[in-house]
Amino acid sequence: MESKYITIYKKITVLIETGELPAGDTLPSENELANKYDTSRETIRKALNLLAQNGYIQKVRGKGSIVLDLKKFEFPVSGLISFKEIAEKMEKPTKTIVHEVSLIKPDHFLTAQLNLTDKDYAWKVVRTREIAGERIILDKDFFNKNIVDILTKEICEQSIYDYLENKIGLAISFAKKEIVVEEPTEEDRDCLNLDGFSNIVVIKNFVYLEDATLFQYTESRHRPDKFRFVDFARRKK
Amino acid sequence: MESKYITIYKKITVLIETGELPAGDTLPSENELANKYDTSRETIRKALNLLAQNGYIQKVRGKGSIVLDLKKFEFPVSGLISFKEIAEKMEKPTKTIVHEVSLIKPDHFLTAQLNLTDKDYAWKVVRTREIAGERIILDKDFFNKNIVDILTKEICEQSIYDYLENKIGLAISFAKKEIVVEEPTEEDRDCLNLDGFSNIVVIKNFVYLEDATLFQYTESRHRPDKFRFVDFARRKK
DNA sequence: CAGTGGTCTAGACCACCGA
DNA sequence: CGGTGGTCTAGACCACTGT
Repeated sequence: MESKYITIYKKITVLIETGELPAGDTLPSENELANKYDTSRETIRKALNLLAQNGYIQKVRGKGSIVLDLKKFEFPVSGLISFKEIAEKMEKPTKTIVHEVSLIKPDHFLTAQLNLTDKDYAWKVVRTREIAGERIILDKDFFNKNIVDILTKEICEQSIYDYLENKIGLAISFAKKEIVVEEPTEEDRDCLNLDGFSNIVVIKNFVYLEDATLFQYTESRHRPDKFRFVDFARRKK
Repeated sequence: MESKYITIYKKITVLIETGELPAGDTLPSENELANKYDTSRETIRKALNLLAQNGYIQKVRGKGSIVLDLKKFEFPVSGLISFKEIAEKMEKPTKTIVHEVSLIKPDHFLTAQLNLTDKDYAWKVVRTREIAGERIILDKDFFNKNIVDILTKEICEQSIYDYLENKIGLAISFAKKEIVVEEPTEEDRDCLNLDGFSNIVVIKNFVYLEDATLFQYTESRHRPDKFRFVDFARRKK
């Protein structure tokens, strides 16, 4: 059973996305909404806070909650960028090529990143992503073998996340992302259509489970002209 | 008067940052904390949610709230990157050079970005940022003249934000940030020490006031080898 | 002034975890 | 089973906005 405030949040996002609540309008007041959805004001406030966090509305003390202009935020607000999301936005034919799925003895860098000991093993997965016939992204994933026991080429061709969350039941909780620009390696040149680009955008991703253990480190290496990242941040008070 | 849950949030961040609450430990339960700080559980929960949002703790249902390892998050969690923050992290001598402060009739691109009419004016500010003797960043700021009336070279040499927030009293609320990689323009080559780099990292920043009006558009153009961006995202449910 | 959102309370029931 | 965090309620007072 979904919580009440999530349900209300979703209902209002639909109203905003369909334009039933146009940008610039103010929402009904919290008391009115509490009446309308037959709930308490605190519950409405949880829903509105979610809307504000995700860029749907802007709350103003003494005035009300203003609906924001969604067209200005074409890309997902903060959050993870996955290959799938990019592909769906671009509406272009896409392909995933799996180059390597192997168990490795992690090197020094990796033991440090994944908090491993020198007795542990790690899965290494190398894939390229093709959009409209061009190999644009090189993904290198490393998983802690203690947490992900089995991994096959077939799984890597589909969504690994789907496998981990729905088949194995891992509870993925949060990710820290780091974006840097590097010079391409030999591997980048081999695997990607670099077309003379002399830089590569690297997204380093550290993924944590609900109990705050780190289980995955991923490098997603993008051709710079096909890369775009959008973040949406409220100012610290 | 600061709200109670903010005060409690700050107190606990201090405990975590000083190591009094070491990483891996669980916090006292919400009921215990409510007792200790002489408040209600919902108020404690607001403080804990803030801690979780900012990466201090991880809440686990049925167990408790685990203190996270702050060392893994050296950079500010999401949020704005300012030149000052970078400089302070690097502990290197820095300098800001103001090249231009002028009132302009905005072109088509800018009227669209700032939601202006063709009768409005905009401030244009061009600055370069020098770290350890190298000109690394080219900042181009555009302000809506209707909102920011007066701007001088002296102000731009200091912190513009300090001027806007504390002297003019503008209530800055949130920013949308977009990161793309472009080829350098003539201006980039003139103003920055590009040292043969053939790409430039552009952070486009759209800054909004509390009433959700857009008042500033900024392009921050970085030399790729000196650029770094960190984001911290909870997974969508 | 009345109406708005921001904070706070005391108590309730639930789902989940570990012993 | 008791303890944890997650949700929800009904009511209260406050600071701020507009008229």
